[in-house]
Amino acid sequence: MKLTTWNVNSLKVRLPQVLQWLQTNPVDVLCIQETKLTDDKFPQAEIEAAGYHVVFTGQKTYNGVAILSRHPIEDVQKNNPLFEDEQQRIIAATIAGMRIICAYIPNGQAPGTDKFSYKLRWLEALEQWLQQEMAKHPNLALLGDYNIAPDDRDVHDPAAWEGMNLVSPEERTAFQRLIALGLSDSFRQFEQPEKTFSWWDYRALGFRLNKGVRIDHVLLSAPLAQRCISCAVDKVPRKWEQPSDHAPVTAELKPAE
DNA sequence: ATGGCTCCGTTGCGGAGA
Repeated sequence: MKLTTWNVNSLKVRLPQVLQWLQTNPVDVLCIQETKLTDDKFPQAEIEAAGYHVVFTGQKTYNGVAILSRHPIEDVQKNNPLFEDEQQRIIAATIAGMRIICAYIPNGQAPGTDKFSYKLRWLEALEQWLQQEMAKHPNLALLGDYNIAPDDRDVHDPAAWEGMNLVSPEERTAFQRLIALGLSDSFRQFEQPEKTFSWWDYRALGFRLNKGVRIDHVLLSAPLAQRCISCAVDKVPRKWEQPSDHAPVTAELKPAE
């Protein structure tokens, strides 16, 4: 059972790459962020033709999330019922006995801005809702673009980034509060290459110089974490023509006993 | 180097991303 998260930065532009990637990586579940498409423009038929069920919620220009699945999708929830939000940033569903939550956590712009306080309020409401969801669903996975690099190891130049958006103490504390609910950062369950990141700036040769940050994560509840046998970033599609600035991150679970 | 690149939209060049 493979679960993937990928911020595609416009599904309109990236659909061919998503379909190409799925051909060689036929994962069970793919959580997509930043579709930037209203629901009437979503390429449902193309995705279903590739052998995937799909659910989505979007808006014009910004945000938008989707879950693609080889298995039937049930009990779909759009956005956090505890948080009034016009922005479409969450879609959740039950798939193969697991509660899958696909989240595009706000960027936050910079500490001290309105967008940053929205990010922190959004994360606080996510934590409250997750607590309820975890009580209902022991097998839960939270996949997405968190816009948080949890640790200095997750930043190419921690000194240059100190206190900035994505790494600030407030954001890292919010991330640790999610972990404290009983979630595991599946990437850190395993030995990993030094300087593994999931996002690189389009500018200034960010990818070529590996000036990146690890902000896309697969968090697993304890029963799923126990079944997890790997978690890895796939840098291959970041090398393609006209790539997303994010790479897909995949966690693999062995079958339940 | 408070920038660079990419995407979007009342198709221009400004906002947003991270």
